[in-house]
Amino acid sequence: MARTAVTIKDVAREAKVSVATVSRALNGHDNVAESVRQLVIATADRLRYQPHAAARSLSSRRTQTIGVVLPDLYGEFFSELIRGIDQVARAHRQHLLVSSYHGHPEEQGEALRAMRGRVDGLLVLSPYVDRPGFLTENLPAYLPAVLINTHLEDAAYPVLSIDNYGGAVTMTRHLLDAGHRHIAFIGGPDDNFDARERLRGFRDAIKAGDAQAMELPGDFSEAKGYEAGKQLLAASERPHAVFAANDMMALGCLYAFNEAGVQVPGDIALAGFDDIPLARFVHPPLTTMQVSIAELGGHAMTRLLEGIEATEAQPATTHTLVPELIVRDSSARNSPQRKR
Amino acid sequence: MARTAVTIKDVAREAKVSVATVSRALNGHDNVAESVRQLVIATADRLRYQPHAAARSLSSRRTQTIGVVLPDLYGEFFSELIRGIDQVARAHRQHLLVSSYHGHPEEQGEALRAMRGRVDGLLVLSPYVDRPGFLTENLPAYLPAVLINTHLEDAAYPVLSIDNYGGAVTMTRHLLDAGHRHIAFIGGPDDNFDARERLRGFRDAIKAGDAQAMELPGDFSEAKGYEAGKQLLAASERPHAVFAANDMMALGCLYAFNEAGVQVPGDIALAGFDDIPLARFVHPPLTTMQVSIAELGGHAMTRLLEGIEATEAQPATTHTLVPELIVRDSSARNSPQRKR
DNA sequence: TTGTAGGCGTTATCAA
DNA sequence: TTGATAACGCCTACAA
Repeated sequence: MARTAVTIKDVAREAKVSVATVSRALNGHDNVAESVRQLVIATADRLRYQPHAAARSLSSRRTQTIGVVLPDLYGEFFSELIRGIDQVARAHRQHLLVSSYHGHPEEQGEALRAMRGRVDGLLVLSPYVDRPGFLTENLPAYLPAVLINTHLEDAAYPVLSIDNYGGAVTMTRHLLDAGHRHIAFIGGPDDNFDARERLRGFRDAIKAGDAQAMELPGDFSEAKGYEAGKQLLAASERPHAVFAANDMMALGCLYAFNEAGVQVPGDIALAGFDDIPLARFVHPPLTTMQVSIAELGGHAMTRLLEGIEATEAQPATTHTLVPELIVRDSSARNSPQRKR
Repeated sequence: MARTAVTIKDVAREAKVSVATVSRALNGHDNVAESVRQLVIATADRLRYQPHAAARSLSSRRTQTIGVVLPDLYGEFFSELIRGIDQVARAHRQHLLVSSYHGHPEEQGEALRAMRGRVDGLLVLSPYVDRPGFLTENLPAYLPAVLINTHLEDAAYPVLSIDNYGGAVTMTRHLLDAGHRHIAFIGGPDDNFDARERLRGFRDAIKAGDAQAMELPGDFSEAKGYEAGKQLLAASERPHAVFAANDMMALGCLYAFNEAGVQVPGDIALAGFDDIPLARFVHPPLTTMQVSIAELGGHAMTRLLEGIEATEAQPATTHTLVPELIVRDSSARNSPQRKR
């Protein structure tokens, strides 16, 4: 049990060939005598030789690693996203270096810069607005990158995002169609682009439907949703339905309603956005806009790998995933239909 | 926007000093004239120089990266664990290379071996039994490692785990104390060590309490819990309480009960294990054993960093976290007390 | 205080 | 088909 690792030199010495031959044999080059290849492979196996990734990267200029830079690691959205990314990464034998910057721009810039020599490409999620040029300035120019759910003024990178506006319109219409003429909206963080788009969709749909609206502030957290739920119950004029900008807040809100003995959807209808795995387990199951989060991550990864393989610069295409309305009991009109 | 990155040579040329001086200045060595240091730093900033991680790793023999090898990335357990690991990692400016092997031993071995030259240490979660010596054989001998929730016959590595046995005893006693004399247990996967320990705890507590038990197979998935729940309802002699080996199964079970109109805890009490974030949101909120998953990850990371810093081999200590009983409505006796 | 040069472990080029 | 040997980009003796 050596405290130090076996290097290519050890294998070469043991097999009585040069390191060049070992490298060639192990990397499947064809200019190696078959008998020699066999010997080298056997020797490497016996010594349990494993190439040193840093050395290999330095020489081959490939790390076989993708950097994933996220604002946070908390919650089902990110875990689903990483899972989707991982699936594609594994299929292409790529490693994943994950990094979270906790919403701090400086940390994000730092994380981005620290990727040099570690990764072959970058997957970045940066859902903030009000930072013109920040990203483009901090993204290493020599690294291919794909952005997820990110708002970019200049189309310098490929972007994958969700049709938040359209999704919010669809959901609001669904609630209107169910006969709710007074709908409350619990918003997301002010500086979050997705949240803004969802709010915009809500407003437009309300206006088009000539209904009554009520808007409460939120921050995408369950706690804030709970708070909003209590506020709603205390309001002088209780709305017929509540549309939360994401599922976590919808769940917090539901908790507040349950606690107060207010029936959903009997007394008040409820809907969210994202379709996190939990959404179908709560009681009643939550109506929501389904975003295939894992798929979103997988798509982004696939797109990035293409960009890495490509010899010349790829066009900065933008792709938008359309979320699907999933109607569950929380917004059912009369007899609740179960949909899992 | 150069397609190629700035190297230390560029900085040296620009600042009219040698690369050695640049290296020293940037790494905070004290044998550099202050004026020179200023110049170097200014030049590096201007050129947006960033050291090449692979090159630095190769010469310094440090990657500033920790490898995290998990069986899977799906679900709240893993996302919480990674979050806890990340917190400590960030505090120590370490990067995280995550890898999942999807339960396949070969892939696990491969993942472990591929870490050479990529990481300074390993955090491994390997909850399987029946693989004597597998891990110790596949873990690179030259890398410090800390195992999480892993059963090891030979104490070759530090292990951090949860007191599954004790937790199961506590929960079973809680149900017994509430007056339930006939308790069903929904088990976990056969090859999962945690699951076995929880079952063992359940059995011992039942025996000590001289109560009646019923055991159903499970696999930690919500779907299986749902199935078990339906089986329980169809049983000739319905138990007074159900203890599921983890929360996900308890939720599936709860879903089956809700669907059938069976009241929890009125008709039957229910409890789980893990205290995943969801547990408190379902209706009724779930009684469970709280395991601070993020804390578990954080502890492991801290321990690993100590091992890396240490010049000599560390003793392979074993640390066990004791889960805490969280009583919520799902097992309440009479008047339900809410606890969030 | 500074520069020169060797080494980290690979891969790749060029002769032989 | 093989073996020297020069990169790859950085760090760090050792000399100056």
